[in-house]
Amino acid sequence: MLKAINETGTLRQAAYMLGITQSALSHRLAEAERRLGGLLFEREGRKLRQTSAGRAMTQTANQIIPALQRAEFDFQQMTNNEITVVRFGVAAYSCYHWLPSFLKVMSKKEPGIQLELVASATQNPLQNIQEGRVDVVLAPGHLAIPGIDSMPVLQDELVLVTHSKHELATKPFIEATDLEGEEYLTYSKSAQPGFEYERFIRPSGTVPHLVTVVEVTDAIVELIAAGFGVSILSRWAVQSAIKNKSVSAIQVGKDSLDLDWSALIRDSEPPQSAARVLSSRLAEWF
Amino acid sequence: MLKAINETGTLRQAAYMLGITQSALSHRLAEAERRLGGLLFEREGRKLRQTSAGRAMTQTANQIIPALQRAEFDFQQMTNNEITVVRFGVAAYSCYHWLPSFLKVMSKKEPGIQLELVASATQNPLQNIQEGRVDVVLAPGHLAIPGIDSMPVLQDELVLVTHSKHELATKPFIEATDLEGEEYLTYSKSAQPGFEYERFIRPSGTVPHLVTVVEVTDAIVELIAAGFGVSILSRWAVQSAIKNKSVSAIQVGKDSLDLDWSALIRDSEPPQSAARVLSSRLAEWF
DNA sequence: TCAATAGATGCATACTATTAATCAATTACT
DNA sequence: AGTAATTGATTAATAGTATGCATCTATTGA
Repeated sequence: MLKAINETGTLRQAAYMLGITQSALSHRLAEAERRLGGLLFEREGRKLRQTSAGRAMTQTANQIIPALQRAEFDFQQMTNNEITVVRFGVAAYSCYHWLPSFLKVMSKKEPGIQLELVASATQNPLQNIQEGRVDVVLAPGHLAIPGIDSMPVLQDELVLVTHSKHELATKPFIEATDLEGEEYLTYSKSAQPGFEYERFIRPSGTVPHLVTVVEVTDAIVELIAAGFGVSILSRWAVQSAIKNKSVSAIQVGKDSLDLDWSALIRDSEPPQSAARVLSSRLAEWF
Repeated sequence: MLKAINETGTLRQAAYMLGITQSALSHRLAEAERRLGGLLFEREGRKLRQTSAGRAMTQTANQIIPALQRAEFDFQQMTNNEITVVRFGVAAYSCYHWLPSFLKVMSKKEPGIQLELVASATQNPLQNIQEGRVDVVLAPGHLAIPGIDSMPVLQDELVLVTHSKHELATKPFIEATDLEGEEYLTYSKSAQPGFEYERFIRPSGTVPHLVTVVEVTDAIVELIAAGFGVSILSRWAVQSAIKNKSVSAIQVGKDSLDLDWSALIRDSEPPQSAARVLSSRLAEWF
């Protein structure tokens, strides 16, 4: 309405442009000015001239209307082409270096599924799932939780990650006592079920002399590659760093420590939902 | 509506939050989904769960509604506090180094007037004024144009601007022939009434050996200060560069060339309009 | 199994938007 | 200067839409 009046200069022509009568447009303008509590146009004789407040409102309208049109168009695209957005997170680890490769695979095999990363799922995976803020979480362990389905994705092992020239790098495996005197990097001090602290460090009674929390798991790997500290991480999280020999991975304990990862989804998800499809694809990919 | 339903989880509570009945909200949601041609929420038993398309629409709504609220608030501020936006330009010269000082003065003396710079006024000042895209233009000359009022702002003179160590800098005044062999910088090749080309260079029959167009007048001054070329500009445009001795200004012609500047405004502007106030303030300031 | 609660639906009514007819003021034309 | 054309504004009638009431069916919790 504002744009039409401004462009045509008269209510008559603007009304014609909008497909209504001049009288209807006059009523609309008057009602809009009543609701806003001020004039959008000053009346000069028979001419309408925008007030500066009216001009600002028109500028806002010129931004908002296209945004609404895009939103409607996108809505129709998503609905008609069955594009589903699945919100995804990784529990415990802020570890995403693998995501571009995985997204590439997803783009080819499941073009109707888009992923949206939810970083807060790292700290509060179960709560985020239950409260509907995230649809799929890649999490360690194979937990039996009411209301949540757990689909196996990967059987992995926990490994000690060191600099490639670290003295521990040559050992076939490490004991907990080997960590004494080491600077130990961890992504979280709060011990979680299935993880290295509960299963390996704590039972030995030994304590690394310095524990540093680095929340971004990928950053831990980079620090180690640079010679700062060691950490125990799931092998899949450091696979590419191992391959390009920037770090070494040493078995933890004589018998090694295995760690399974699964995809957590709400059990109310329909059988063929995008969340379940994503979980299957994760299992395939790892 | 989308946010309320999402936050509360039930139509009943969302309706309560919105101040309508559950039935009204159910109708609203159904009508919105009918208009959009798809579902905003999937129905799972008695539960409503956002579709991914519905979630995207909610995100857009969460951006747009605050923007609308700000626009309404700003409208009320502008209307009730009588803040008027005046669109302003400078004809011929892209020359704005003086604006921050001027804006500071305006902010103190006329807090109800805001300036908005319209750069396109430089090239097409009269058309921009007549077509209502700019309210005030500072322009050379004192033109009698139908529909446009011309208020005197400044009596100035055209000066030759050179590097401070340029050989012409010691002369009391220059003749047109002095420009032979010089690289001449101009902001526009299209000769305009009142300007140096029509009044000084063309009548002499001489031509600078090289003419370069540099559209930004402030840039011309900087080039000259760096030793590249000369130009003839209105003194006010180089006043500060003269003061800090980065350029020299030499009188043009034995009798000098005066150039008046005026503020052009539509003659339909009311007597005490913000545009006329701005024009008065310009005259005071220069 | 039953009661409570959810969303959906049909219908009546309140409310709002539009149009027709007309008015007063302005502007263009003769 | 007078007149015709055009403008925006206004009143009243009517068409269209939004809301609430009553009730329904389905689901879920006790």
